[in-house]
Amino acid sequence: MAKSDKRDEIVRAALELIAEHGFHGAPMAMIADRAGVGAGTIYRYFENKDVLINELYREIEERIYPVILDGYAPEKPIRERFLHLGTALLRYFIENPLEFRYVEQFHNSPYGVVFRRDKLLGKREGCDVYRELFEEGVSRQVMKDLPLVVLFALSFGPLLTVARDHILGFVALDPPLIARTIEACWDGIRR
Amino acid sequence: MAKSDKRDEIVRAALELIAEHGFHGAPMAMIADRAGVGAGTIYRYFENKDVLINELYREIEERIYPVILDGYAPEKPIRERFLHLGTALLRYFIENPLEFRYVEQFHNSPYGVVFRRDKLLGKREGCDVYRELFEEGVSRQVMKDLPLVVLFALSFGPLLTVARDHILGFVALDPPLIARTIEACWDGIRR
DNA sequence: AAATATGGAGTGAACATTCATTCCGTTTTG
DNA sequence: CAAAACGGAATGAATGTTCACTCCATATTT
Repeated sequence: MAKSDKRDEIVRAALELIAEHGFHGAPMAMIADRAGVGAGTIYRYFENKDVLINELYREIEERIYPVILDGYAPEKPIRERFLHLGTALLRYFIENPLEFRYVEQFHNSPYGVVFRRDKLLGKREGCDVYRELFEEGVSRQVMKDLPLVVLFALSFGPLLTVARDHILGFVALDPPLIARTIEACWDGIRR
Repeated sequence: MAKSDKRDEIVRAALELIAEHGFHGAPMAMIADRAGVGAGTIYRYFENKDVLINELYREIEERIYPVILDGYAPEKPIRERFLHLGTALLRYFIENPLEFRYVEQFHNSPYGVVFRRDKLLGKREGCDVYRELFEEGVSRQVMKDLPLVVLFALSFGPLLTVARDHILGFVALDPPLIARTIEACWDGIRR
């Protein structure tokens, strides 16, 4: 196995196990095992478990970005752009349940709080497309005049909840239902 | 200290520590310590940590219920009832950040998934007021004709997100902003 | 004084991490 | 060109720590 393969295997194994069993249900030994690698080998690639966890999150985020932006047209009306971004994100999560579960675990942990704080304080790149869209929506009076954080909550709150419910099998989201859900989100934030 | 006092102290200490540091950041010894009680004493009241965690959740839920239902009038229009329930819940969480953080931790853990499944399958008492309201809303064509789970997501998703953001200090929710947020949720689900 | 409750040291299991050793592809030497 | 030497990647047993839970000597209640 080539060097980079090992790293990839470790990351993949960590994603699978943590997504399924949470951070504390995925001991390093188990990750090593599933990656087909010695326990010590992980530490050749990642300083410690924390670093592995954060690195994995970063990688997932980077995978999501291009998918969401694919077909995004900044010249279209705000409503259409919102529907595009919402649908793309929800679809991505539904099609990649492991990554979704991982991201969720991450956000609902001490890692996530630090991350969130950094992001809101502008220390991070990232959800700039969303932020820009919301800022434009508010200033053009297409969206309600609410704090950005609230607009985020009204959009991502339902989206993440519904993705989880789908993945856990509590509802079966098909394309038309996805579309209607995102439109309902839009009704929540539009003027 | 009287017998029941000890139990209360244990529950209180567990709530504080778990809400702040998560399940794994709150060892039994630490809980005992903060409760001013010996480590072994906890096991006189709770069979093990799992039981303590579940019991605590149940107690929190029971505390929330009457508060939310206070002033709830089933004869009022659906919109008003929704605003009442939403506002009451959001207010409760904002005023009781420890309980909110605890509930969140709980829902985003293996405990929560089991719980959620039972609830949605109707094996639990609980969110019946919400369920009834949504069912009535749909059948009277006041709300969008979406699956219950999606309507739940559109309501509770933003609500919980915004409560977390407030508690973490990312936004300052005052009564008018709370009202506008819940109204925005309503816009999302109403026809 | 018997019965019951409590405290906290003790126990063993689980875990993240380390490090002496092995392994293997490459380079140097004869 | 074969053989020997080298270096760094990989390994997994060993280590030290943390934790949930137990147990029994002591304290409290009846």
